[in-house]
Amino acid sequence: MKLGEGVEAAIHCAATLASVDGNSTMPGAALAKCFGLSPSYLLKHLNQLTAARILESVPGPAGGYRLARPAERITLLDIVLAVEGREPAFRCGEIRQRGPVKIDASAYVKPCGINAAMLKAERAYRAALAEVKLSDIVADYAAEGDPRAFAASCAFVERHQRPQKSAPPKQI
Amino acid sequence: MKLGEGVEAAIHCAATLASVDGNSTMPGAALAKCFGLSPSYLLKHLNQLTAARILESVPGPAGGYRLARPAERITLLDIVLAVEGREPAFRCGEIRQRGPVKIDASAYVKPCGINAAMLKAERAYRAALAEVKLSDIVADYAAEGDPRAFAASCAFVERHQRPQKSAPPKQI
DNA sequence: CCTATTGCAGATAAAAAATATCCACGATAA
DNA sequence: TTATCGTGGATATTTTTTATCTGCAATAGG
Repeated sequence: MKLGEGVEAAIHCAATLASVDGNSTMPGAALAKCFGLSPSYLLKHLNQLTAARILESVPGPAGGYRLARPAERITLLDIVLAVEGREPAFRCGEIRQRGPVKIDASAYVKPCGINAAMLKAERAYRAALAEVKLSDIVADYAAEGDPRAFAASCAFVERHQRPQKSAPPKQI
Repeated sequence: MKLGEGVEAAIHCAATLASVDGNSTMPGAALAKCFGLSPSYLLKHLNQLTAARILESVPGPAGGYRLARPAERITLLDIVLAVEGREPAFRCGEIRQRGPVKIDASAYVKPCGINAAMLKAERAYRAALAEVKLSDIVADYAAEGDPRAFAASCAFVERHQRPQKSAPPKQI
């Protein structure tokens, strides 16, 4: 079981965007530089976040990304599912009916018990992720993290964020 | 997030081995045929289970695999960790200190809050898997599954299991 | 209107991992 | 002695992940 690196990048970027002012945006290139990531590849992930309506994007100069809704209503699960996809980690291939033991298809209408157990565990995983809000991550970072690192991060955001003419994101 | 196909194979094989009599064994080739899997590749996974002391192997003709301990003391977590490895799905690359925001290393002694949240969720996942015993899987299969499929599976085991001269596995 | 900057989509390439096969070896039951 | 089995290593094949590049549309600012 393995999560792609994109997940870490996506969460850090979202947490960073949580501290931009109002309706300002931050360019993807700045986010990439902030974490030493490949810009072209990070854009792929930011795009997935945009498609999932976790981020909003503004084109043009002075454009960039911002959160599509307040950090209180974005969970780690939202981000993980957006980047990794919504399919469960365990995919039942129904190998129980792939050998010579196979019987009539009517014998396999009930879902495989193994699959059920694996999916139940994954629900527990997702439930735990759903309990963590992006605002929790940011608050923890501000409270528990080193003040110097926090200050440096804020300064970076301050330096790269860009105010917008257009309307701020609707608080649905 | 994705689990390899080996996990499904390993669980099914372990469940099958749970119904061989006493100290008898079942050859890997028979298990592979049972589920229509590539024999040479399945052996890799059976090997991982053996290394993890979930299975025992007996060489020579009339040899094969059997459970290393009763199915009541084998959990899905044991099997998943044996096949997928014990490392967590989320690996923190500490990208927070890979950009220009980076400060002195002393600012990063505390573990990353994102990492902590992801690992906590994974503990929930593993805890859920640890609650399911192989004996539960087998019992569920016998009770809930189609009787025809169960009978066919038992017949297959009956046909391929081989009694042993050597001592039965120690019940540690 | 013009230009520079930005996000977006798609094609493509490079690297890594999962999947699969094969062979030589030691063990052992018959 | 022989045939069957698991083990370990080497290797090939396929898929996934990671990464880059190019052309395009949108738009702020002059």
